[in-house]
Parts: sequence; structure tokens; C-alpha cells
Amino acid sequence: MTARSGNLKLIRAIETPLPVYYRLQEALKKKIEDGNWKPGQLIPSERLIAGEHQVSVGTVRKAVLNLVYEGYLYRIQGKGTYVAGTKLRKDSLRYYRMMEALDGGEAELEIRFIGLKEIQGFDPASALLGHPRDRTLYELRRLFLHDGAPLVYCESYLPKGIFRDFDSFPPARFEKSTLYEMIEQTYGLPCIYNHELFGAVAAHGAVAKQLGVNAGSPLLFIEMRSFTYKDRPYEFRRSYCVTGTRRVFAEI
Amino acid sequence: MTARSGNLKLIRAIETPLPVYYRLQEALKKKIEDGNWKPGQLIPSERLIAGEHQVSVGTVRKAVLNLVYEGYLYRIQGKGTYVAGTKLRKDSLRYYRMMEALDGGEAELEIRFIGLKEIQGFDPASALLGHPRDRTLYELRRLFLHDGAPLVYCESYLPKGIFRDFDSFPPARFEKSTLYEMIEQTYGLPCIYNHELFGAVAAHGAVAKQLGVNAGSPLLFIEMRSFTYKDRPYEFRRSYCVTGTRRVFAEI
DNA sequence: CGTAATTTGTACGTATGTATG
DNA sequence: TCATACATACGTACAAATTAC
Repeated sequence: MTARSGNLKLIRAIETPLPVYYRLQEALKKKIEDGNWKPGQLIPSERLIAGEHQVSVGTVRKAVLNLVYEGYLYRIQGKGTYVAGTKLRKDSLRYYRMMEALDGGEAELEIRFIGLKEIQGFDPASALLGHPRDRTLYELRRLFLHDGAPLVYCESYLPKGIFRDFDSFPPARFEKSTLYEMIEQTYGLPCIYNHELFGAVAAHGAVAKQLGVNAGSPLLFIEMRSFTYKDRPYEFRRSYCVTGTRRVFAEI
Repeated sequence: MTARSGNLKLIRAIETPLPVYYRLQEALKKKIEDGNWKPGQLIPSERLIAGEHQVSVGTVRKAVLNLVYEGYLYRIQGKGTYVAGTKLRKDSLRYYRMMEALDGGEAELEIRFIGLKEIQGFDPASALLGHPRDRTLYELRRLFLHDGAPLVYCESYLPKGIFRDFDSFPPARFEKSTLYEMIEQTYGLPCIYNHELFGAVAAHGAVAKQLGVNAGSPLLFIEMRSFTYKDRPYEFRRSYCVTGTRRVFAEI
């Protein structure tokens, strides 16, 4: 149903014209993806859209409800239909769900800013972000702590071309909310989905030092790529997690 | 939208009666959860259901489509509506998606049966399965290999009460398909969702030996609980993964 | 191979209920 | 109180896919 999944409808296009509701749905989606309609904004009512596009209200409902299911819109009875922001609610943000056991509780994590600087592009970061290696990247380093003890150390890489003046913000700006939220609020780019690769590595050098563990001790290693509209990657992240008592939770 | 999420509709019940489509939806869901309609089975047509329940076809459509979105049913134009099986298509089965890199390809894994035996219940397995410790469990041990090299070793624990005669199957039965599929086909129990906990551990004893790695080398450790209808857990699994060249992929 | 019957998919319409401001 | 907007529920007609004849 999402952009990355099926293109069943496109196959039909060869034989028969696309359904009215589907063309409308894609037209509305384009408004959002192109930034004409921004997150939080109220869109026109069913009747208005129906009038503008010369279709029935039922057809508008179908198009709009599909976009609600896809996470592009949300509706409130009596008020209207709004553009949705980052799909990833706190529930599905794996990074920040550290648990003691499968039936245990969630730990509150504190974010600590370590550093932010411009660096030259490198692989695999540049390749995974779809940029040539000569484009500058921002490198953001952060630490996540629970009860004062470091649990996760992560390095994020973001294209300077997209995130202009990223280094003009005070460090506190990176410590008060998740990076997802900060980017959505500041640049209007919501996070639509992530790709993640889980592995285990032995702690080494700077990482071991930041996390306060012995070199050689096992760490959970997560490589992540975040995507916004139109399947465009905008962040590459490497995380190292201490998982002695708490571990990273996921629900599928 | 799923059973484990919101109960918004229940709040309304205090003030106003539940919508017709919703009561029908829950009635159809109950048929599936109670096993009256089994995975793969064709359910009655829209018109038939509408006649039986004395509601309009549009109302049946809404109820049925909601259950499609929830993963309980799927529809084929011209054929009918069928009861869906395990939600987890191969795409979302993390365990069997071992990749070289975030933009790399997927590795085909071979399943090898190691052993199956009855054991006495123990915690955390019994607790996580919602059974007292004196109930017998099955312990299934398997190995997943790529190009002959072991990548994943896992131990599954299943209640003997649910999986009667689980040990009467030949080992090959566990090597030809995923455990999800085997259980769905044999016991009619589809997997609806999983909970997983990711961590890193140092290889030790039997696990290190099975995976052919040195003791102390880092392994990805995954604890998993699988749920079927009505949020009932039916499997507890511990997996140890060698993630030197290939790692476990997830999409959110 | 075409035809008919069945089933879902699309598109339209109307009326009424409920929530918001 | 009232207008607005979404939610529910009913209905009809035709298109498209499948299957059996």
C-alpha cells in the first residue's frame, strides 16, 4: 500500500485507465510530498474536494481514507482532515525502547549531545544516502543514558545539502527531542520508514570509552537508514548498544 | 486497529450502541478466532452475509474491508473472500533475512534440524507463554546455514498442551518450511505478531560449538515471543546469530 | 471458444447521526 | 443555536475477474 510496495495499479494502466479514486489519491499525495500541504495543516473538506475534482463525495472519502491508512492524513470528526507528520510514533521507535525483559517495562532514556561537525562524504554513508562522495556530510554524535549509565552511542550522517545550517543550533536542541522530531519541526521532513541491520560487534576504542565498557565486550550494532517521502533517504546512522541488563525491543 | 491496540470503540458503547458495521466486523472476527473459519477457507459472499445479518451490502463491505486491513481476510476479485493465514510474509520475517549490507541482497538459508524433546517448564519460557512451570514444553533446536556455514542457532519452546504429538513428525518436516508455516498448516494457528528483544552476547559452550565460532566472540542474541489470535503467545525462541559478514535486516 | 453466473471493485447518490466551534 | 465536517447506513448501477458450462 505504501510507495515502496506494490505497483499493481501501474500494470493496469496499460490496459484500462486508473480508477478515479486512485488518481485523486495520488494527486492528494503529491500535494503532501511536494510540500504544498505541510504536516499539521487542515486540508479542504470532502465536499470541496469533490466539487473541485468533479467527483462524488464517496470517491473523495475512499481516496482520503486510503491516505489515512497509508499514514499521510488523519481525520477528526467535526473538525476536518489534517496532514500527518512522522509515522513513527514513540511505540515503533526501536532505538528508544530499551527493556529489561520481553514482559518488562520500558526505560526512559536521556539524550546527551557529544559533537557535530562537517566531514567529507565517505562510503557506505554517501552511497546509502544516494550522494557522491565529494558532497559534505554532517556527523552528529550522541549518547543515550539510563540512570546516568550510557546505553547507546550513535553516529548520524546527514547530507549538508538538505540540512543547511544544521550546526547553527545549540546542543540542547539535540537533547530535548528525538532527531526525527527535531528534523520534522525544523525542516518539515517527516520520517516515513527505516531500514535497519542488526549485528553484534566487539567494543573497541572510542566506542568502548564512550560507553564505559571494556574493549572486546559484545555490543549490539545497528546500522540504520531513514527515509522520507518518495523513498528518499536522509539519514544514515550507526548505533552501538550495551545490552547487559536492558535490550532493544521490537514488535512486528 | 489490531486486537492489541485501541479500544476506542468500547468507550462509545457506554453512550451509544456500537455501529452496525463494527458489530458485524467483530462477529466475523470471532468466527475466525474461534476456528469456525480456518486459514485459507472461502467465506460467504457479501450478498449472502448481508442477507443473513439483514444489513446492506455496503455495510458488509466496510466490515470485511476493515478485517482485510487488519490482516484477518484477503479478497480476490471474481473469486471471493478468504481467511488469511500468518501475517508474516517472507518479507517481514526478520530471522530469515540475512543481508550483507543495507543495500545488499538477501541470503538463502538452509534449515537443519538438531533435536526435539520434551522438557519440564522453566522461567522465563513458561512465564512468557502464560503457563505454570509444571507444564511440559517442547524444546526444538535448529540451525540456519548459508553456503554450508552456520549463521543462526535457535532454541524454540512450545507448550505441549497446544502442540500435541509435535514429536511424531519426521525431522525433515522441520527443515522444509519455516516453523510458522509448519504450525499453521498442522495446527491451524497463524502467527499474528511477534515481540523481539535484541542484544549482544559473547559466544559460549554449546552455542559457540554449534555455530563454529570461538568462545567470547560477539553474537547477536534475539529473544522472541510469537502470538496468535487473541494475543495468545504460543512460542518462545532464543536465537544466536553470527553477524560477521551478513546481518539481520528489519524494515519499519 | 464464447457465454453466463458469481463475486468483488468502482462510482454514484441520498439521508441521517455525531462532534466541533 | 447553528453551520460545518466527518461517520454511518442505505441504496443502485455497471465494470472487471473468475469459473463452470
